[in-house]
Amino acid sequence: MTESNSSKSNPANPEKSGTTSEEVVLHLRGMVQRGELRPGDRLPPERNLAKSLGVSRPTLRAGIRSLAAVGVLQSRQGAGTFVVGADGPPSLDSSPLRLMAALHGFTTREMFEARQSIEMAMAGLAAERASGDQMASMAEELAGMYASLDEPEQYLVHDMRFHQSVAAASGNRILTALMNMVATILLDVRSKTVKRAKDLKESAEMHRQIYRAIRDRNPEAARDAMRDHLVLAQKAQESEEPDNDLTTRAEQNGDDASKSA
Amino acid sequence: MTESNSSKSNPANPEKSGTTSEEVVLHLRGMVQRGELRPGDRLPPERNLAKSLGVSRPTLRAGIRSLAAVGVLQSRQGAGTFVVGADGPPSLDSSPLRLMAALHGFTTREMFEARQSIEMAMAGLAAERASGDQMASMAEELAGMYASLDEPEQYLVHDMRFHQSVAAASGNRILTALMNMVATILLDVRSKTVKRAKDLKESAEMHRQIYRAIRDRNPEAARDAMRDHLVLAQKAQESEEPDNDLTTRAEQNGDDASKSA
DNA sequence: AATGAGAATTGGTGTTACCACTCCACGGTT
DNA sequence: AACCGTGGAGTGGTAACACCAATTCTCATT
Repeated sequence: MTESNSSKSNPANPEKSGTTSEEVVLHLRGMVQRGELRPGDRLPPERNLAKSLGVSRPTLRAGIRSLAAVGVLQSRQGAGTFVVGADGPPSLDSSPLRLMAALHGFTTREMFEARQSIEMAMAGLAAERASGDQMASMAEELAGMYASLDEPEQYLVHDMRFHQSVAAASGNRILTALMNMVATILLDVRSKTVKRAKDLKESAEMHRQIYRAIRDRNPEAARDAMRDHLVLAQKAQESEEPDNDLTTRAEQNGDDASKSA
Repeated sequence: MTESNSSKSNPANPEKSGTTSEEVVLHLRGMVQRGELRPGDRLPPERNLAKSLGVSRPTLRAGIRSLAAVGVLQSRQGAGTFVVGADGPPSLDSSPLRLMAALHGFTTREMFEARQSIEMAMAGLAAERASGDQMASMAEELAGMYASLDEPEQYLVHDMRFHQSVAAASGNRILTALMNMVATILLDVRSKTVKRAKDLKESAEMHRQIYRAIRDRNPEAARDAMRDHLVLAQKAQESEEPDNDLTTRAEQNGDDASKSA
């Protein structure tokens, strides 16, 4: 059933659900889910793969692009197409959520609330499960925050990494991925907010409370501390930028890949 | 190429950042976020749009496909390409999460836990905010559940819609979308689980407790009831299918569009 | 043996052509 | 006059070919 000649009807698959390129997507997804393609692997060249699947190269490329758009594949000109996902913490592309926010007019209030809900849950889980290394990672970032109270940008980095550490300690990579999705969008807004030193001190203190609660294996306290922290962060945010719509927010996101702690 | 001449109508962007098709994606995203394209709108025909953007049709199609893959656009042969998102409840495509689950070997335990965390938060919010209509919607589905105790498939529909109603009552569409993402994946597994009538009765009772807690404006009780419900659901699931990996789970998902209640 | 130039490989884009499907209007029938 | 069938025009879907750009590898030169 390669090409077999008559390019007209597709002999092999008459009842194919959708368009040919969709079929390609399903095929590739199947290869990934079946384990034939492992993270980091390189796909066969487009020309070969197209022939082996019995489709044209543009069609194959359409399928590849669909999977690339959702972050499963990544193509590099001259090098090849690779399966991603091996290296860093699992992370879903935030573009879909961002677009949906624009389409439906989501407010930053909802964003904060979503983030708050997820991070509270993760803080509680982290308090139950965090390993020694994970505790150390959190403490390290906490120290970094205190060490950069006069350097807002640097502080923000440690802030984010602290939350990443908590997420990792929660032991739930799905919640972690979802949190990253939401947090990435909020970051665009927050990065413009130049905090005052006093706020940073206050923020660091709240993070410290979160850490202590987790260290003490107290889920409820961890949840409360995380809630207080995010509520305060939201208030600080809102005071600087009263209107919030997310609809007309221009963004220039480079999908980052911050190393995990 | 358009670089060394044709100053025709290339209003787009000379500052090449990435590949041309990426630029197309950015342009279209910008149009959506800027509000020039509203949900339900039809994009200009590919041939026209390609010309107006100064790119070839395959390149334009690549960009469109990227946005279609993340659920922002939808193309219908013979009809056109449309901006989605108008009709039903906001929902993110679950394919990315599904693929990531396969790549990273996520367990159903994590899935259940993620769902539990999100739904508990939403139950709490719903208890605080649910409107009369939303209460009625929940009650309606609850009645439907009791009415179909001997019809597992029908019961499952009402079950899902009940959770949808709770999500809607939470007033947070982002959490709703995230929950749908996770729930869709779990559904594949759950749909195969044929429950016994006794389980259904028990399940309906738990849903009723959730409803009562929300109706009584008791967030803590709502959260607890939701937690108990999902914990039980998870146990029931695990008892039927002890091994869980999600990695080699074959699925045949048609991205559905269930009408909201 | 190390290094740089060139060839081979591979993805990215443009062009053209044709097919399949959908929508809408026109014309005929009832 | 209302209804239904049929056609055409428009639109996305696929294919084939050619060429460009970036990467990678090979091999000859130093």
